[in-house]
Amino acid sequence: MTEPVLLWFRRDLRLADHPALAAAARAGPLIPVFILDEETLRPLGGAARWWLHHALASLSRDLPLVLRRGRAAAVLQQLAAETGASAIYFSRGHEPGEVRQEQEVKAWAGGRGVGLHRHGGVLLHEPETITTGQGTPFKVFTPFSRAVKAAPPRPPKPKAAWTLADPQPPGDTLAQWQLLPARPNWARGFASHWQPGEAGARQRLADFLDEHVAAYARDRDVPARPATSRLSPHLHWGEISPAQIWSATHASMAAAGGLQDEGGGKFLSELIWREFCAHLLFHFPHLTDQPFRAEFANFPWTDDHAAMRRWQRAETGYPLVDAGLRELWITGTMHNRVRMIVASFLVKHLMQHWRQGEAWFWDTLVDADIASNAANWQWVAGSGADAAPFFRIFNPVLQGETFDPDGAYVRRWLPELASVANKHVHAPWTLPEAARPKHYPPPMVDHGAARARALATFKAL
DNA sequence: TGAAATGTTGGGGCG
DNA sequence: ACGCCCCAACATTTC
Repeated sequence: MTEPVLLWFRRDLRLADHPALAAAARAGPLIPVFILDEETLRPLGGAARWWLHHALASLSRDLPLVLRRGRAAAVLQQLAAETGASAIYFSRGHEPGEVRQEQEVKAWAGGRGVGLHRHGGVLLHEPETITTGQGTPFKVFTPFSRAVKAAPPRPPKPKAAWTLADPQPPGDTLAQWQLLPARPNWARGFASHWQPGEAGARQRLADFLDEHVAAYARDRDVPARPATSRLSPHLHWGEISPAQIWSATHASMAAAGGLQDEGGGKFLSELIWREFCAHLLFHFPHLTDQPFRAEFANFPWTDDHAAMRRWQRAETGYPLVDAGLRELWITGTMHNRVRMIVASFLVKHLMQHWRQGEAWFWDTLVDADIASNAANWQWVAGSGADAAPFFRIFNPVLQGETFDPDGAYVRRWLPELASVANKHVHAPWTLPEAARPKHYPPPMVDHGAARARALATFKAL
């Protein structure tokens, strides 16, 4: 009888195109385990916990999971002792905490005859394989993107067949982990927007490629339209692999005979942005807490709790900003263009440290991702790699008029603006006082003044 | 994957 | 017919 092997699930909660699962299944009967490790890893935000609950529930309908909680290295050591497992199979992670987990696992497994088998699949390419001519990591997106497009992608593989070990070791129940919010159940609205799990991810990709990719280049910046893929939370938890998306998108473009080339290319470019963020964080682990550009180390951020609170509660008085923050609270996501605008507003109009915004997004986004979150907040703040220059300050009114010209997006999330005419819907304070919506606040800062203050602060740096 | 200020150009009104 | 001015439209520069 072959010894069982541990299959350690991490952010790879799928069965198809799973190299570690395929290798483990060839090696012996499986003991699939998921470890809730909030000691080595950053504790999850609320929205991510909701997602994880449903993703684990979905995966365990097809493959029973042993659920354990604690420090990954200690849990795996304990499980190996309990079960006599001879090897551990897992997908490589690239966040600082995931790297630490792997170092700790390696440290005890090394001399004890337990084989460690680390596989790819989380990214399109491992961070060591995409480098500049000098062999250094890329810090600029465009040449990084060129290098990714030139590298042969790993072809996705179908689901492997496996055998389960019998018996399986005991584990927690999902309910014991209490990942779902209660009192109040602020995630009440999430279920109508999302279907966590591998099947939901596959469905989302198929819908996007069938219905939306052709118009993606044109419509992706219009937040009222359902033009984006909404795959990010599925990608974050590995319910679908970037290789699957890459391959399916190319296949779809080929089948469409050129009609989807522009949209497909833009979409793949967004997938490469995700890859870029992950590579950046891997090579520069301090991206999460230090400005990538050192000159920002002494930037005089203000620490205004009241302003932060108004921003979080969607009471800034700028409709596009408030609509985005309200969409975030209600659905656990926010349209990408609106993310840039609310982030710019927090960092530049309110002068709050980008890490405060990052923390809010971490807690409220179902797609919260350490690499994308840190890299993109730094991008907006101007302190990041290949970042937007600091003086690029979004005007929420102009952005609204350009990308939400009929106000459909702001009215969807701010019903108090329902009866405001298009001409004023992005700037209700321009209405005569008597005609202004009763339950919507005036702007908390004047755009011109806030812009001037941010520019003066930056200049003094 | 900006916005605002400043510069340039060219058509049209007008004396 | 001509010069002058205004100003929209577009381009460039600056923040």
